[in-house]
Amino acid sequence: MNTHAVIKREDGLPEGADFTPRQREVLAAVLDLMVEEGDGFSLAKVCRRASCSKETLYNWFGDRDGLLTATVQWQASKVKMPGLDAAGVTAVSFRAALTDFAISWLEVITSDVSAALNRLAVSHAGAGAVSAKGRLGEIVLENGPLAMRRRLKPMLAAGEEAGLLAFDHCEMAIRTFFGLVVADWQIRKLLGEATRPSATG
Amino acid sequence: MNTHAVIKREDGLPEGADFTPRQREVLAAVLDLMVEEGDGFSLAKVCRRASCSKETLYNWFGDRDGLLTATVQWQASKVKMPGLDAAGVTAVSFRAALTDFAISWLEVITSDVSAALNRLAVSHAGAGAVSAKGRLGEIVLENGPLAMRRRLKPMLAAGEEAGLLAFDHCEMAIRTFFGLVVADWQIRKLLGEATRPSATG
DNA sequence: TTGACGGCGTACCGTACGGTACGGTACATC
DNA sequence: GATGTACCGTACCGTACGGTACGCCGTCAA
Repeated sequence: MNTHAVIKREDGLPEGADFTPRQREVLAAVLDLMVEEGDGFSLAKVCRRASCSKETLYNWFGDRDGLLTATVQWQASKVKMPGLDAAGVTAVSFRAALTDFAISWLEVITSDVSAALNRLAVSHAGAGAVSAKGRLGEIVLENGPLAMRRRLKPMLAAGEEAGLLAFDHCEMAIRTFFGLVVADWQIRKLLGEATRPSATG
Repeated sequence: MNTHAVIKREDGLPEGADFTPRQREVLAAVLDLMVEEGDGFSLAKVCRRASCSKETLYNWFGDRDGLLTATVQWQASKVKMPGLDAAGVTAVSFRAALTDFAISWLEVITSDVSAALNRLAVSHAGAGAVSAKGRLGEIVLENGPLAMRRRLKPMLAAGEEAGLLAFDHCEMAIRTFFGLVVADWQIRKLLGEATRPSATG
């Protein structure tokens, strides 16, 4: 049995996906509640929605934070970014790959679940400097901007190698790409604005 | 007397700056606590730090949310963005004005107080769809991205009029500017990353 | 059949915190 | 000097929620 499955993992952050189906049901309930009412939902509600007992929750995830962490890890492990590894790089295919990537990313980033997760992580990142809560921010950071970097870097490199792109520092190019794509959509979404991007440029 | 000074204001959002010095002391304490431990600080702590009584707090601000709202409004009213109204627009002065603006903005956005405020607003924006908490998100939104738009718009217009800039839609230009300047700095700061921008490009 | 076990439901406990009440003090106004 | 006002400090109350304990039931293996 994987009691405290998440808590034990002290090494690399992600891939916390080894949950039983029943556990995943519970995590799904948590995710729903998180979307509906942000942080501040009670364990009682989780139990009612998932038809499980508090004791089970406690056995599986340790405590509230453990449950939150597990949920975030689980959701993070689900988000498989479009793995467009630019193989045959022509000018047109490269452009297409980049725009596809941008659109997918923007859709994910402005979704309700993403917003809920980011809200959670953000609020916990500000609670007590060295607190253990920071984990959540770390995880989301790892599976958000940093994951994007990992996906994007080889694409940009391929583009440069094919003479379609020129930049001094890859990091700067990535940041520019991020800025042009995401702009202020994400922060506005997080702050509660309803509008979402439509006609991209 | 301005009891419930903030609560009564049902009209336009900002300019909630009519606080007595003593009240400002209290709000400053709240702000400090907000930076130190995010949301979740107790009224008791506020009282201890500001040497005031809970009853006074209640008389002045109505309830906890009122106190939070007042704090956010007060801080927002303090942030006077660099009002660089581009008067004599040469290519070099225009560029300088833009970069100055960008740097100031970036500094504000990645400061600890800004982060704390944004964290607060973000987490409250996700609590209950139509809840009254959304006010905080609204206020920060109004004094963050939207304030930037209002400042930036005339600058860009002046640049266009002087033939230094070309764009189809001003909104798009603003968004692009925001993206290039802020990139992912803000979200990473909110998620708890320590690094701050240095050599801007 | 019986026993162990995993898990559900419910009841319970301790605590933390928002909100209230009240006595005491300084100061202003008459 | 008496009266009112504004505020501090502290004690208090009610509630909500995290965490715990326990009884009950289904499943499965011996």
